[in-house]
Amino acid sequence: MARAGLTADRLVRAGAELADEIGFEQVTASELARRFDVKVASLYSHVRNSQDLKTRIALFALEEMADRAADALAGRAGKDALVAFADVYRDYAREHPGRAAAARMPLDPATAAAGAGPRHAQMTRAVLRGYDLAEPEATHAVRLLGSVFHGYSSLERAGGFSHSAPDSEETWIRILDALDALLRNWPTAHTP
Amino acid sequence: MARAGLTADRLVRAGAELADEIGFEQVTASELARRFDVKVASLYSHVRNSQDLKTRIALFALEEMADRAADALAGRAGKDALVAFADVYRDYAREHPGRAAAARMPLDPATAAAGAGPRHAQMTRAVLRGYDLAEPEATHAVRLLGSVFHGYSSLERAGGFSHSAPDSEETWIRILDALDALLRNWPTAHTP
DNA sequence: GCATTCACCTAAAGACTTTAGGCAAATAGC
DNA sequence: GCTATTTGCCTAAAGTCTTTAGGTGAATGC
Repeated sequence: MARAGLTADRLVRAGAELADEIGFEQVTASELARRFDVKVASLYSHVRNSQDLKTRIALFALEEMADRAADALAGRAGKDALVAFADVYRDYAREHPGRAAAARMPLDPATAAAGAGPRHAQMTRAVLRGYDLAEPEATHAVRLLGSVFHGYSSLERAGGFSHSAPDSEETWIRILDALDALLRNWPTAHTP
Repeated sequence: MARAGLTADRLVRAGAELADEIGFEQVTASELARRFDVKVASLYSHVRNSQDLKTRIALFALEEMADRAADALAGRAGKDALVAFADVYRDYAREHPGRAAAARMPLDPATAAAGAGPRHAQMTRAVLRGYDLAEPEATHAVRLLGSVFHGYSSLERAGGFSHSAPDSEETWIRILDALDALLRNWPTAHTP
């Protein structure tokens, strides 16, 4: 019998594509084996188990997004950087819904820290360099941006904004305008 | 044999509790049947299938959150309303992680529209009454708030902010300060 | 050319889902 | 209060997915 040439990496990439096609939830070792025309048990030499496979797909997606974000950030600053950075997340989620869902999967802290998580945080901080925020406000802002990007993609995907005016594209532009304004004018202290 | 007294409603409530205990993903017809000391097949007279069960749990959670939000909003306006409203979502997610995860589950548009979805949007609009936003800016703001609440709970749950200073509580307070400031000072037009 | 390693296989057991059909408890009609 | 119907839960069975154990042939190393 000819060998199929399975590797963890090939499984993960195929799993990511499968996720985009049929949804991350539906990615299953069985389906993946079918794609490779291989018996399911064969996957278990390359991947610990089904959970492990999904985790790897999530890490792969996070890495891919971080690469794109790094690219987008190069040579930009201020609002230009903010918009380019934000668009990476939104575009990725629209282009690769399954991978984006994977990236939103809860990872245990150790795994997340070993993956591209810190890189994302670092790049968000880089975006904020264009604004004038000292710690701890910068961290708050990093978390706000993360929440917005994450939440917006998630709601957009769930169809929250579709079929109603104004269209999602316009909202996205205006939200970035608003975030830019907010970052330029970050409230100094807590107002009770 | 004594009857267990199953109803769709009791199944959904038990499913919601189960979700909080073991995670929404892990909620399964089999496990639920075990809790009721009943055979799995018996559930299928009350619930179409496993997907239907999960959808109902999601709708239940959304309803519960909407009820709490309505309560929190009564008699409040301005930032007071914003904070109370936002806290409902965050507190609910911390108190009921499984249900909150259920509420984040993608629903098909028709199902979402028939559930508490519109109520949430309506209440968010009510919060914005305390600020001075005309359409379509109000809609953009509704979507921004939804994204932030949704995204923050999700990241907080995933452990994104834990184990690092400043603590999540402080960030939450400052994010609400920032959103309040932003809504009071919403940028009028797109700045290219 | 032989031994080892590695890639994929078969086999099997356990869990979850879903459908079909049956019996007994609850309810309704008289 | 008895019968008839409905309803609630059951058994049975087939299908899918996961995971482990152990086997066989293909690739690699000496």
